[in-house]
Amino acid sequence: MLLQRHTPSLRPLTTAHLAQTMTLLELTTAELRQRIEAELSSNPALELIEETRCPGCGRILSERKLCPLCSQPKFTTSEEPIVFLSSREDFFTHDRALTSEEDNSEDDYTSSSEELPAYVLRQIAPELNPDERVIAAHILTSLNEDGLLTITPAEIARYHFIPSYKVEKIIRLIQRAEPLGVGSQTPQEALLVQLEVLGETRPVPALAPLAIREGFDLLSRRRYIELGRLLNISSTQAREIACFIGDNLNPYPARMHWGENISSHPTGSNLPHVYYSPDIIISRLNDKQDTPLIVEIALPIRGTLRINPLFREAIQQAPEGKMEQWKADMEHASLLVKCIQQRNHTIVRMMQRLVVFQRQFILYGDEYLLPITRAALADELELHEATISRAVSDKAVQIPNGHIIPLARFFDRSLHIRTTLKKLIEHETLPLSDADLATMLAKEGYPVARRTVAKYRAMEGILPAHLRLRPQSL
DNA sequence: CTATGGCACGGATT
DNA sequence: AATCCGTGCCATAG
Repeated sequence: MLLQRHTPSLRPLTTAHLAQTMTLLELTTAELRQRIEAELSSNPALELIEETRCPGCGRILSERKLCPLCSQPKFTTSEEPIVFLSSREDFFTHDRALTSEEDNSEDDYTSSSEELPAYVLRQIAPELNPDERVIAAHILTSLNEDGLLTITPAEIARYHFIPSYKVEKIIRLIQRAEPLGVGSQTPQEALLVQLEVLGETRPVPALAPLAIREGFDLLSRRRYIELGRLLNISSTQAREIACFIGDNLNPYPARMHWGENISSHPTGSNLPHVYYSPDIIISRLNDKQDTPLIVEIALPIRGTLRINPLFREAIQQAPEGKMEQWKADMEHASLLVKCIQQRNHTIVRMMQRLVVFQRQFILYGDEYLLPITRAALADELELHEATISRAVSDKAVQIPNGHIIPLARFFDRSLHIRTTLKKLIEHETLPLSDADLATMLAKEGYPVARRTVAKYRAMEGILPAHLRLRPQSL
């Protein structure tokens, strides 16, 4: 509340200003960082002044303030989240790992808006010649959100007029990059690749590949008896194989990327465990029930950006021909600085409200997510809905349990219903039909159509009732 | 006959 | 204006 009032009013001055604020808003912090670095090296009017660390905790802050955490925490109520801009290590580790490695010789295809394709490409780029990189980029941008390939190698081959074995060769390379199995066409294929790589460092069940290849649908239906028959082993052994697969492999390579399981990184992997760097980190101040939440919003760069005062003075005596240019640079720089401030301001305000509203969700999980639309939030904050949309898009948030989730999940309209549905099915004694589940959900206060239950089930990867035996296993 | 998945329509959301 | 989502209707599998 107070924060907002005291912030100097950042009124949009020109349409250019407005337009740029908009575009900056939808950038990820990492993307914005690149953008600023580029500007910094090309524009002499822009200057980066040394970082200001909080004397208390060492966090790097936007302004010469004491970090809100260290300035005498007098917070007693959970109503007030502590929101501030900071740039601690977590915000940087990720892309340092990437940028330090290879050059970034303006390959236009690496600047895709998604991080996953770029991430993978960086890993394999050294092994490819320029032509192959184009193919690889094509493949990587054709992945769905699970990290599976949505088109066939033949299509790519045809598009580039090359034999398809070349495409397949590149795909094989991609599959062996992190996340393992990415770029496969089917879940099976992904599993097989993972199995293969895993097998190089430690023993794996000999029959596992066969189980995946031949008995994949039995596997996913948990039909262990039939699976056992197929493989000529007992159902117990079949179950063991299934467990191994479930514990160590992931049919949707990209999903691991979004947090969920921090525990299951393959042993011996020297790759960073944080795949997507968060734009925002939410943590709790203490372990008490009513602990205030701490929201740290990533600054795109360390230190503070400003117009170089020397440049400002020098402009008076600019050489004849340069005057125009210098003035333009000044304009440009100050615009950028203002826009970044505005971007931060918007995100701060948004998170401030959002964290209060979704507190239960942040602390206790999916089940407590309250449905809210971007439009409603925009209304409360007196911002345009498009603004919120942009601010939300592509951002990642780290929540107190360590998972990194897309900010968009805060606006998921049905997550809470889906999780209660999952619970219902987990606790069921005998398989319930979709219709049954629909009535049960209605009793819980979620009136949804039978057809919708089916869809939620599918989203959660739960099988239909008649394929669901329910003895044990986790 | 019942339980599900597919297709497609309309309204909400972005 | 484009997209997403819940739902109803219908075909199909069990």
